[in-house]
Amino acid sequence: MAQDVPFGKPRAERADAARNREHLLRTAREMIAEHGTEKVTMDALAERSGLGKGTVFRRFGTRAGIFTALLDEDERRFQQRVLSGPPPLGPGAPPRDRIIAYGRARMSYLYEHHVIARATLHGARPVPMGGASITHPHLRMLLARTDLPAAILDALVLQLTAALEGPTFLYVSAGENADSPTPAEIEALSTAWHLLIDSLLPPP
Amino acid sequence: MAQDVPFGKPRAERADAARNREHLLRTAREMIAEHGTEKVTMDALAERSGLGKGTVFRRFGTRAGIFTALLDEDERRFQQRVLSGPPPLGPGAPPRDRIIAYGRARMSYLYEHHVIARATLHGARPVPMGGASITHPHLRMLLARTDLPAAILDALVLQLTAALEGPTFLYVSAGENADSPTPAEIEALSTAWHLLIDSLLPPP
DNA sequence: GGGCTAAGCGGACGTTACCCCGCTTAGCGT
DNA sequence: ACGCTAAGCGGGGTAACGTCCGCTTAGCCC
Repeated sequence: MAQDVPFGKPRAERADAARNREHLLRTAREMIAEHGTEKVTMDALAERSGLGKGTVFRRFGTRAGIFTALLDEDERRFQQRVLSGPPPLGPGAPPRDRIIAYGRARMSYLYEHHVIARATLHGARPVPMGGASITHPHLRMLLARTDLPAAILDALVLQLTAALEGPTFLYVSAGENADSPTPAEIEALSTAWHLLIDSLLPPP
Repeated sequence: MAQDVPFGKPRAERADAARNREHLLRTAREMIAEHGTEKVTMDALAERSGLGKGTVFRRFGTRAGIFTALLDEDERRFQQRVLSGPPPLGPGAPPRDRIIAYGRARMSYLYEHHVIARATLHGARPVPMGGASITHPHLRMLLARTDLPAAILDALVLQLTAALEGPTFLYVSAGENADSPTPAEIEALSTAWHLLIDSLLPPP
C-alpha cells in the first residue's frame, strides 16, 4: 500500500491555488475591517493581493462568492454545534425544543455576521434560500418528526425559514434606521419565534 | 374662483414628462413580453423608446424603479380590494379572518406578478421590506387588534411578513427548478399560512 | 402673445462586475 | 529526472448601472 492522497477522483486543489485562496480571503477581511464591504471591489481586491482579476473570479465566481466563502468558515462551526453539540440545540432534545433553540442560536449568529451576510446578497440572481445554510434542511428534518400534516410540510418549512432568516438576513431592520438591527430587536425576534413555535407545536 | 388644477402645491407633472413616462412603461412591458426582464436594460429601454438615458433615470431612479412602477399599477388595485372591498379581505370581518384571507389573496397576487416582482429586487441596496406593498402595515394593524403581547408585536409582524412574502417573492421555489412556483405550491403555501394563523390566533 | 424660470431632457462619462483567451506552471506518469 | 497536460493565472475587453451638466421647452404671469 502506497501513500494515498485524500481524494482520488477530483484532482485536488493545487497548492498555489490554495495559498492564493487563503491570501485573498485574508485580504478581503482586512479590507472589510478597514473600509467596510462596499469598498471590496474585485479590482481592488486583486490589486491589493498582488494577483490578477481573473484569478479572483476563478476562485469565487462572483463578488457575492467572496462573502459566501468568508461566511462559510463560521457557518461550518455553527453547523457543528447544531449537528453534534449538546442539546437542546444539538441532538437529544424533542423537536419542539430543538426548533426553539435553533431559532435563538441562528438569530444571534445572523446578527453577529449580518454585515457579511448582507453582502452575500449583492448580486441578484440565485437568491440564496439560506444559501449554504442549514436552516432549511434542519427545520425540515425536525418538523418531519412532529405530527404536522405531511401535505403542507414543505410549504410550512419554507415559511418558517423565511420568518427566521428574513428579518435579520434580508430586511435587516424594520425601523427607519435601515442599518443594523439592535440587540433589543434580536431579542424581540427570538421571543416572537418562541411564541410562534409554541403556538404551532403546543407543549404536551 | 378660476379653474383649479388637481394639485396646488407641487408644480404637478409636466405634460411631456407624463407622456414619456407612459411611453417608457409601455415599451418596458413590450420588452418584457418579448425577451423577459433580463433584457430590459436602461440603455436598451432608452434607445427603443427613442429617448435619452438620462430621461429614463430621472423618471425611475434605478433599474428596479422601472419594475416597481410597473407593479404599482396593479398594486394599487390590490390595495383597494384590501382597504375597501368586501369582507373578509376588506373591513368588517374579525382580524383573524382578515389575516387569513389576506394571506391567500397576497399569495396569488405575488404569484401572478412574480416575474416582475422578482425583478424589483435587482440591485441590492435598500432591500424592499415588501417594498411599497401594504403587507407589513396591514398585518401590523390587524395584529394590533388581537390580544397578542404588545412587546413583541413588531417582531412578530416582521416574521409573518417574511413568511408570507418570502417564499414567493424572494426564493420563488423550494424545488430544484429555481424558476416559477407552481399553482400547487401556491396552494400549499396558502394552506400552511392558514394553519400558522390558526395556531397563533385560535378560533373562539 | 411674450418672456421667465424651473423642470425636463440628452448623451458623454466613470465605475464596476464579469468574460475571454493565450501564457505559465504544478503535479503526475514513466 | 523530464516531459505532458490540465489547472491556474493575468489583464485587457465588454456591458450595464448610475452621474453630471449644459441645452431645451412647458407652463405660468403679465
